[in-house]
Amino acid sequence: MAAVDRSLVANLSMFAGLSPAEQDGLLREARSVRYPKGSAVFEQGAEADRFFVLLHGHLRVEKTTAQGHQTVVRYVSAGELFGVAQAMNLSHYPATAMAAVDSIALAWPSSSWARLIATYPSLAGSALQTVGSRLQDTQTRVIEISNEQVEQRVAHTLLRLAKQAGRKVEAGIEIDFPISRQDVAEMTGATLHTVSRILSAWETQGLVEGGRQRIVLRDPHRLHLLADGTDESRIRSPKS
Amino acid sequence: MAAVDRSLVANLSMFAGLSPAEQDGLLREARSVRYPKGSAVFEQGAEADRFFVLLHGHLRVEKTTAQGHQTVVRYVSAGELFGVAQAMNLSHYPATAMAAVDSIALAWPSSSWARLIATYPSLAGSALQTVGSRLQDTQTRVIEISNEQVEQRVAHTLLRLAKQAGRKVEAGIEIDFPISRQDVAEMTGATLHTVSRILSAWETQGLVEGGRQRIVLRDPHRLHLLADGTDESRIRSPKS
DNA sequence: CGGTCTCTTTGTCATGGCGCAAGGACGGTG
DNA sequence: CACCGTCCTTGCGCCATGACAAAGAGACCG
Repeated sequence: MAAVDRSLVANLSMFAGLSPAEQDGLLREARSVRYPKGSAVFEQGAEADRFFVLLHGHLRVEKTTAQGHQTVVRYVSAGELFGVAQAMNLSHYPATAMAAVDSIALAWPSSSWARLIATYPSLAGSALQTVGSRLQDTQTRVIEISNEQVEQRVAHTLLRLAKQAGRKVEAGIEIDFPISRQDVAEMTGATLHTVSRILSAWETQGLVEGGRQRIVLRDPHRLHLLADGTDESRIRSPKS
Repeated sequence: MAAVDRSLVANLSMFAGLSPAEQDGLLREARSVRYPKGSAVFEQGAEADRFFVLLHGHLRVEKTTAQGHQTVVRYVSAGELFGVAQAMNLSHYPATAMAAVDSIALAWPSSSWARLIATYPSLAGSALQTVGSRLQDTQTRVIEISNEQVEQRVAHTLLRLAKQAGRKVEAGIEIDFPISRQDVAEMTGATLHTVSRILSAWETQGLVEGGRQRIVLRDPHRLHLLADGTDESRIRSPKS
């Protein structure tokens, strides 16, 4: 059982507002687990027997429909609480979480959830806030898919990814984990082909720089204009 | 200050797991408010100073973007907790809640939230569950909009509305509040015109029965087939 | 270092549904 | 009971994007 030092987690929002002693108490019940790139932390439909905090790495959360359609629900970055299905009264995970890069997570048994929030009441608040902001994000996505062109949606999505997991490089901001055009397509509700075309066009214009499972934003400002439809280079009918 | 009898609320999920005495304690801090049809319970962007439980009626929750696009986020039915922005650490309401019919809600000051969940811990669980199921719904919507044709999405949406707020009538199941084609369009990410056309076609086939802000499902079973794409009468490429 | 797999690019074609534009109908109101 | 404000219906043309089809290009493996 890997012992986790308090200093590694003290600055995570989930541990904020807990005394060092409480942090230790919470940590004592957790197990630290390593997930190599490409492995699943949990799978859609499996019994929700644990909940997690990501210590290091990035996860892709995806959902597959009965018809076989896949959608990337979101990416989880270090520090985030995830897999809290049990807390929402779901007995099974509604999606699959895959390590996009080698990752490390802390895991608690779901069965302890009730007792833990009783002992550490701020936990409930953390969970509520996590789920709440996820709800906001998802609603934003609905609105974007409903009202925007594919190009704007891709711009919005890339900017959001850059904000969440951007790494500054000389050429601009690089998204800090491998992400394919297919992934972007699944996040925007478009097809791989359309996304590829859009990125190619942007690359020509110097807006982004691509590569195999790699995206670098070279001109975030111009992407913002595109995303908001403020770009004068195309004729749109924003309609009042 | 309207006194609310415990018997009115004892069966709501929010009050489940509380003793009668606790229920009374919680109720004592609430105010019961009447909202005539068409009035707003709260408005998007306003300070989130209260949270609510809907006692009677139906609310339409809608969000407007900076560009003026409107979207119906969902409908709230009696018994549901809503307006818990504060609990998710939002200081302002992210959407507007309008009474679709004359409605009554219980309101608590947001400032009491922290104290209330400390006193009645099951409240946090209720909120978490409410927000969680809302997240599930919204994600389902994203997936539908991404992968389905407008016709299927409208079918899914109507079936969901019927399940949530359907009233049995001789002709079938009627959605229990006024809802315009525009509303359905905003829920499905389609245009008023397309929705109108689809409903007209369905009416011809005896699937639904329309009217001004009125929708009755005459053949839920066939709608289910349509929604799942199991309908043989059209050629689709569901793709593996 | 050749083979293979996955990811990406690009071309062509078909079409769902949106934009636009009237017109009609229902229901509330003075 | 006539008027007016909403809400609903319907026709037409176009275009962004999806479907289909290949072919190129890194990356990993033995």
